[in-house]
Amino acid sequence: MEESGVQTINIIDAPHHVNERVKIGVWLTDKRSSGKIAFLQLRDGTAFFQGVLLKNKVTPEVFELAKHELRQEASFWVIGEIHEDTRSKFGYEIQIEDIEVIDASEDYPIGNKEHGIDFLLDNRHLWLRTSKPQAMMKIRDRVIRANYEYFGDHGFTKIDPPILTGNAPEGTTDLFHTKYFEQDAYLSQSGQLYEEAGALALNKVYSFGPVFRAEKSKTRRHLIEFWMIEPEMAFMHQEESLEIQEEYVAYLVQKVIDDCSHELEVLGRDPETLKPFTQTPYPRISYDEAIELLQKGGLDVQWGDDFGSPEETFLADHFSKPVFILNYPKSIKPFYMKGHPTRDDVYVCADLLAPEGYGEIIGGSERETDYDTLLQAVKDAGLDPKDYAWYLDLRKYGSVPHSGFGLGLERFLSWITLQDHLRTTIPFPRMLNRLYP
RNA sequence: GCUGAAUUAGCUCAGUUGGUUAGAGCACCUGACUGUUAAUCAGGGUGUCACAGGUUCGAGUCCUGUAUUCAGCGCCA
Repeated sequence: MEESGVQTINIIDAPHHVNERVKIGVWLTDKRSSGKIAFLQLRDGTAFFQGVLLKNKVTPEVFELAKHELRQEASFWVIGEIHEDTRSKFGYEIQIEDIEVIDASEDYPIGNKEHGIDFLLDNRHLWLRTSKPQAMMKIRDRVIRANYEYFGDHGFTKIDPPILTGNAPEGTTDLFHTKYFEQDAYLSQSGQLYEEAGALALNKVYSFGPVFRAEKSKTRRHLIEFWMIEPEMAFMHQEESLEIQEEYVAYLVQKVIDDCSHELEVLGRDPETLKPFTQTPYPRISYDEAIELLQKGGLDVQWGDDFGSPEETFLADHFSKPVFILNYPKSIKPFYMKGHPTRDDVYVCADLLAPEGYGEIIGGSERETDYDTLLQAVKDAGLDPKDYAWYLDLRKYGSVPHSGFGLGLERFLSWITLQDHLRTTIPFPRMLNRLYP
C-alpha cells in the first residue's frame, strides 16, 4: 500500500469524512458475501461499522481475502472511501479499495451465536471486544470521570487510602490475609477510617479505589473485588450529607443520560426511564417506618432484623426513586457510627436503596465524635483498642462533627444499565470461584 | 455455608420406556448468489456423553459418591 496522502481515522469519526479516502485499522467481527459483493463487519474499538467490497472495483486478491481468508478477529488496515448509506446500521460505511493484513486469527472461540455465561467469563479477555461489554466499559468510564468532576467541583480533595492495612475497619466481615514481611496484613475492605483522618486534615475528601471482601457471597449483588467511592466531610451533620448524596447520585445519572445514550441503548436501558432519578430530593423513611411497611406487606421481620434482598426490593418498590432508610438499630451497623441524640437503640445513619430491586447502593452515617463513647464501641465490637489507637486519636485532638458515605460503583452501574449481575459491570470480575482471566 | 438445577461436538442444546453405528443448529471447508444485517441455498464430520464406582445380557439414560457451574438464600456495597 503506498497511500501517502490518505488520512488515518477512527470509525467513530467516519461521519466527518464522507466521500473522502481514508485508512482505518480494524478487526473483523463478521462477514457475508455474494458472488460479486462482500460485506465485512468491522470494529476498531471506537465504533462498529461495515466495509463493502465490489468485485469489479478491487483486485482479485483483495476480493479473495474478503471472501475467504479473513477470519473473525483478524486485524488489518482498510483503505477506501466513506459513504453515507441508510442501508448500513451505523449510517455510514466504507467502500473498501484495498486491505493490508496485519495478523490472522484462527479458530476464534466466541461466535456470533449465543454463549453461556461460564464460557463467556472464561473468555472475558476476548468477550470485552463485543458491543455490550464495550458499551458497559464506556459507561463505567463516564461514571468514574463524573465522580472526579462532581467532587472536584465541590471542594473535595481525593485522598487515597492504603490497600494493605494492619487492622480491620469494620471488624465483622472476612478479610483477605497476607504477610507484610514479618507482620500480618489484610487487603482493605474499606478506606473509610482513613478518609475520616483525611477529612479532619482537609475538610472534604473522598476516595475511589478497589476494596476486597473475602466473604463466601455467591449472589448477583456481590463481587470479591469491587470499587468504592467514599466521601467524608468535616463540620457536617447527617442531614447535609444526605443532600450531597442525592445530588451526587442525580449528577452521575444525568451525565450517563447526556453522554452515553448509544451505550444505554446497546445495553437495553431506555434513557427516559432514568430521568426521574435526576430529580431530587429522594424520599426518606425511618427504619421504624420501613419495618411497619414490611410487616403490613406480610413479610416476616421484627424490629432489629437487618434487611435481606427480598425486604430491600419490597421497600424500593414503594417508591419511584431511590429511597433513604434512616436510623438503623445499633446491633446491625458498625461501631463507628454516631448514636441518635434522643434514642439509645439506633444510629444516625442511612442506606440508599436503588429502585427496581437493585438494593443498597450507598451506606452512610454521621460518625461518633466522643473519645470515650468510641473507645467503648470498639471494645463492644470485640476489637482491640490498640489497633485503633490512631483512629481514636482523631477524637482526641480537635474532634468535630463529620459524616460520610460509600457508594459501590458496580452496584450503581448494574442498576443504571439493568444488568442481572455485577460481574458484567467490571472488566475482569473477581468472584467466589473465578480468579482467571 | 444452605436449597434447587445442570454437566452430551469448539459453542448453544436435543436425546422418548435402558436396546443397532450418538443428533441438530452455529462455527469451519467446497460451491451458488451485486445490499447483506445472527444473510440464504446445496454438499462435507465432529465425541473420554464431567469423573469414579455399581445394577444389567446391554447404561448418555437407572443407583451411589466426587468435582465443577448456574440460580436463589444468608452475609454485605
